[in-house]
Amino acid sequence: MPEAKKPNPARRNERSRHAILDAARELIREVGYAKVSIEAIAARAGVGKQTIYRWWPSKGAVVFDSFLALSGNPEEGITLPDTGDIEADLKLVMRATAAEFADPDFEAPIRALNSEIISDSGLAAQYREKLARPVDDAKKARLRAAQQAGQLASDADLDLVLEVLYAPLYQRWLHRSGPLTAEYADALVDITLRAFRP
Amino acid sequence: MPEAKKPNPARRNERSRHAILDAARELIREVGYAKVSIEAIAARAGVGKQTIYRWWPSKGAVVFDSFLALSGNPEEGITLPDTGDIEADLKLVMRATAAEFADPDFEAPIRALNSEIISDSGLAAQYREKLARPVDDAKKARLRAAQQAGQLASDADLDLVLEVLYAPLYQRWLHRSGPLTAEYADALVDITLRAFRP
Amino acid sequence: MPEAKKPNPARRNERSRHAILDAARELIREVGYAKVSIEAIAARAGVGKQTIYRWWPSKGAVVFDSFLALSGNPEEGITLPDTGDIEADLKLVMRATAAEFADPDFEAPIRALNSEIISDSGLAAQYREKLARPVDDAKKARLRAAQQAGQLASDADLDLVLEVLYAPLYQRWLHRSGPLTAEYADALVDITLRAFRP
Amino acid sequence: MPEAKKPNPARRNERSRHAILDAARELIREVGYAKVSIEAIAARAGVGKQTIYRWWPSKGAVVFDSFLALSGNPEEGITLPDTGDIEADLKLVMRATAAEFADPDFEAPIRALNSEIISDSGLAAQYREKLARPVDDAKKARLRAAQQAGQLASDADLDLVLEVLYAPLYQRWLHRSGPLTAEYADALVDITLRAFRP
DNA sequence: TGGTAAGCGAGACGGTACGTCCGGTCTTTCG
DNA sequence: CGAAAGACCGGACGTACCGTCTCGCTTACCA
Repeated sequence: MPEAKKPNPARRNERSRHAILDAARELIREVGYAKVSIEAIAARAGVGKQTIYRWWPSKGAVVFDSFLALSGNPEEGITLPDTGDIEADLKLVMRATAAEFADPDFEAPIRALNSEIISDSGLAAQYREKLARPVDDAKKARLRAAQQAGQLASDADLDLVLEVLYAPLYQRWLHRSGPLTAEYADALVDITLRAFRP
Repeated sequence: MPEAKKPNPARRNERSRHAILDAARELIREVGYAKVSIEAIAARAGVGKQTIYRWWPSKGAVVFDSFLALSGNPEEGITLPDTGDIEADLKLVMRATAAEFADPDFEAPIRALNSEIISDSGLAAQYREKLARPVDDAKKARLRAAQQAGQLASDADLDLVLEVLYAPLYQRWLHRSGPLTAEYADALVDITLRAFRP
Repeated sequence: MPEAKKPNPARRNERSRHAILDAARELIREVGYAKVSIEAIAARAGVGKQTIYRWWPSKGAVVFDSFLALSGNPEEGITLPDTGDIEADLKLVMRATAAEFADPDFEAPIRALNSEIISDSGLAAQYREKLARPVDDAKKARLRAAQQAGQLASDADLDLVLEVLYAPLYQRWLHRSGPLTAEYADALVDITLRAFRP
Repeated sequence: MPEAKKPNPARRNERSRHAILDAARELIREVGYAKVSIEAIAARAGVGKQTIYRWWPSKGAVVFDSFLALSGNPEEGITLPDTGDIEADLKLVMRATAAEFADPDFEAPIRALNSEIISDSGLAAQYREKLARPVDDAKKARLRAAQQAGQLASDADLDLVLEVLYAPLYQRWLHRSGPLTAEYADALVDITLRAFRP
């Protein structure tokens, strides 16, 4: 077996790792994902190219990791507000999500991330596992509470509920096919609750 | 005023245009969007690179046009089946859509198209106008008929209905977050009709 | 016989011909011979490229013709001064030649011409015939007079005399291997006269 | 200060350097200087284009270096024959020079070199220093011996002697204005010795 | 505690593609 | 029918990065 050489993670230089992820994030913001090159990341980070190739298989992977690092490592799960009023709580969250998507500062990097995810199934899996899952779990926890409170059909598939709730917003943002207003966020909550009411 | 030089479209060589779009489509199928180069398209089409740069601003634009050309030019609008039963009709269409997305032959090119659209707002606009709109119009026509038949709330925003119906499927495909089965298609129709019933 | 198509010179547009030669001369002065392109000449002259290709076989030929046109057409021969004192007369001419070579305005075009002549034997022949010959004939006429006056060996090969007289100056200029001063010009005359004295 | 990036010569790959110079020489011989492209040199040498651009500023510089490499590096000076008879010795050398110029194998490359030298003063300086100087020094050494033997005027400027001796031959070759025969070589020696005799 | 092997910065290398320029040919339109 | 305009195929330009490959140098582990 040829068996690719594996570098020893114990010896990894944490200083370099950070510099690389920081440089990646900065460059994406400054010039856009498509124009970021590994050479530029290495130069900006003051690092040899080989150090990047040693630890990451592709530009996408570096960028992805830079997102992971950014989102902190929420070892303990996130929790959504629970006032007992599922409609109010969801509208709060949905409006926040819509606002985040509309924020031009988040625009470029999130588009970069999505672009990479579409065509790289490995990164897509990582994305689901590391970035989407924790958030989705928190949302599902809140929905489960609503089910128990009789505000949602008890047999509703919560993954499906999440999709109906978020996918329209996501698609509208991705295709720039309409404005992401608070009213729109509210409308999606209303529709979802109507579709899945007990 | 810098005023870019404009080539004269009247003198355009239709033979070359076709060869380029054909070559683009072939290459995407053969090696995948990311690995297609303008150089390769020109070589395959038996065309000078300048002839591509003269008429298209980017690789994405060429690829996009090759899709447009493929989808024919449905001068006259498309029409969806109308048996009078909106649920049955929608399930038919949704199952077909799910099947299309699941078809590995369509996989690569559609992902390429979406990847390009996400980060190029100009192409996104063209996409909405030239590819999405005609199809959406046909769908909305069918929904409107359902409204008149009292199968759908008469005040429902049809754009929103379409989003709730299709976006979950689209997102699931994009993120590969679940299987695109006929059951799933049916479920989306059921949910949408419940959400927007009169 | 395939017999290349020959355009009919009678129909040639004199206005275009002039514009082309003028444009060529201007561009050589402005950007240097090597960077002049046929496209640029055509654009500057307000002429189609084909009009250049129709009448000239190469860029070198155009440039050469632009020199010919510049040097006027001395239908009637040139004459050198003849004071009876061959030494004085030659020194006058040689100093003028040295000064001309040293003039930075003449530098670029003459180097361009020579560069072209070196590697294109056709142009070299034209150069000898059209540009060098008339001048050389005038010089030889003066030398012949000196022979008859007993100031030069009567059996001297006048072509050789010219070479001994001018070639060192020419080579020094071409290779930039030394200054082209009046003293140097004088020295060459002295040496030549000594070598070929009766 | 813009300060161009300097590659580190210590890291230079000698194998590539040789391959490039060899390829350049071969291609000049095969297709002629004007038609040699850097791309072709790189391809023939099995080298990336950047490796050429990293170490040479222009095609001319590569070609020039390939000449330098060819002429070996005569660390120790060259010496001309010295039989005590300056006329015989010079005729021997001049005939050899004439023969070399007339050799069609040397024709193309030497013309290429001269063409490049004319319009690039940097290369001209290198030419004088690296190629012409060593040879000229050897010639001047022989002439100096002749001066001490009383065969040449003791106050003769040896640079000038060399010019009178060689420039006519050089010009005749450059302009193809006459045959380069042994008789012509002899005549130039005779004339020069007469001009500079004590 | 000194030797040695890994990771590291630097950057040269063989390559591929970029987007531009121009060479020479061909076609369309006008006078 | 010559000429202007300019699109076309082709090929080279010089640049940017790719991913791989040495080079010393520093650093951490083991003997």
